[in-house]
Amino acid sequence: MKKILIVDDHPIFRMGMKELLNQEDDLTVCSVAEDFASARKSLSEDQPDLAIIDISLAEENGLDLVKEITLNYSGLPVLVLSLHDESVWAERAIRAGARGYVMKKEASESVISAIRNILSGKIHVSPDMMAHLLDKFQGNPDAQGAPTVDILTDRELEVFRLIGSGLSTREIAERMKLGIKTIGTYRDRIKQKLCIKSAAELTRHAVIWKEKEHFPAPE
Amino acid sequence: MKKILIVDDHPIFRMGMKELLNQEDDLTVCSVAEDFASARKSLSEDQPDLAIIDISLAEENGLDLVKEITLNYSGLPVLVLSLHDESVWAERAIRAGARGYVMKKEASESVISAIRNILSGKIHVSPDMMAHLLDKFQGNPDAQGAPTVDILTDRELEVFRLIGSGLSTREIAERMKLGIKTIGTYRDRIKQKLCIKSAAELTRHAVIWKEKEHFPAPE
DNA sequence: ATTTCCTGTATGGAATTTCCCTACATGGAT
DNA sequence: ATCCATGTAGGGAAATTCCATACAGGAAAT
Repeated sequence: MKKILIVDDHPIFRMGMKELLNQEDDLTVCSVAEDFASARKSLSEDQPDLAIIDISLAEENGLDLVKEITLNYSGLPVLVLSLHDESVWAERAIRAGARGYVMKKEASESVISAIRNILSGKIHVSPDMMAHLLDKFQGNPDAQGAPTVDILTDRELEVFRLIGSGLSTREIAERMKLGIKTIGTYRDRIKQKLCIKSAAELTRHAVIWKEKEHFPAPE
Repeated sequence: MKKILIVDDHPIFRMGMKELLNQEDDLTVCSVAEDFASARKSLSEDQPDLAIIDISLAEENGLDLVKEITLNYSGLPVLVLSLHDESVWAERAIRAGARGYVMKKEASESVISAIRNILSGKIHVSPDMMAHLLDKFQGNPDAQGAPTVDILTDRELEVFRLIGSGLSTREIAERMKLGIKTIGTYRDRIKQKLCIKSAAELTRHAVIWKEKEHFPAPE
């Protein structure tokens, strides 16, 4: 009988999750927490076999909890849940030490199978994300520590930054006194390096990155 | 015994909600749906006394369902649930005909009391929102003249949101089942309303806005 | 009642951009 | 000597942007 800790700040979701897990014969929810404080308490008191953590907690950053757990309770596997799109967070979650990532909107079965995978020692992410991570691994073997951008050359980064501040290709070309075609090439290369497929997404990544630079987030 | 229909695309949340409502003596969940199609089916077959709708459905826009219901099943009250901040969506929900709005992260009791309020004929929103709505109603239509997003129509906002998540015009068209040209028109209008000049900037604004919505301040 | 405005939907067509490929010079690294 | 990363740029087809226009249905105002 595996004991499970749930950390999530949505009461109704917690209820659903508890219900779901208790329906399984070999799983039991030993405790639920809605913040760090009570999560820590359960960790030491109930000694769960697995922690399920929502990384978008109200006041706290769930990733920090993941890091804390993998640091202080190494051996305790963590499954992270999130409302948000895998493409943005899964990678960070895994890097923070989580053993799996599933989006909240996935089917109940996915959650269960993620749990079983993790309990049996595997890492669980969606096939797409798996492919993406492997890709990244292979494309830039040392990129493992580089969230993104470190693999860009100076000029590429410059272009990336300007994209992030909302400039069009033409404006960037003017600003940098280069041909539009050249900026096009940089955009192509950035997309390739960052595994981005469309211009829209490129802009999105650039904007997010730039915002983060300005508001140094708890990383 | 009041019969309730739940429309939500998060399986686990559905489970939690069902559990929550079934714990009440006088409420019963007569059906759950994850999309328009099955919602429509339940509406005609099960004749619920209240519909609880998540407005951020996967492929469809929950507001449309609200509108549809208030049009075709007037008399059937709708409570809308949403992940997102009341200040942006509650007003739209009410205008679409919903009788109440609650955020998913609220306590279970809030949901229950919203339901009871609505079943007894009242409209249920948070006190803050109530004040705001009354204010607006009473004559400051554009009083707080927000520089952003409040001046967008529902559809425009929907497009804006999707732009913010990095989708291209084509992808948005597919998602919303509209022509590419139509999305083009919305983009034009959004740009005009928000005084944005280029596509690149439009994307930037949308991304920033969306990040703010989805990861509220303390991040 | 009627006009006017707003919203949702859509089209046309010219101007740009994107996207994918190729090319080439340089300066390090092997 | 050779290979590869970097900075720069062109071609060309496909897609998007940008601007103008259109029309129906509803709401609001007259």
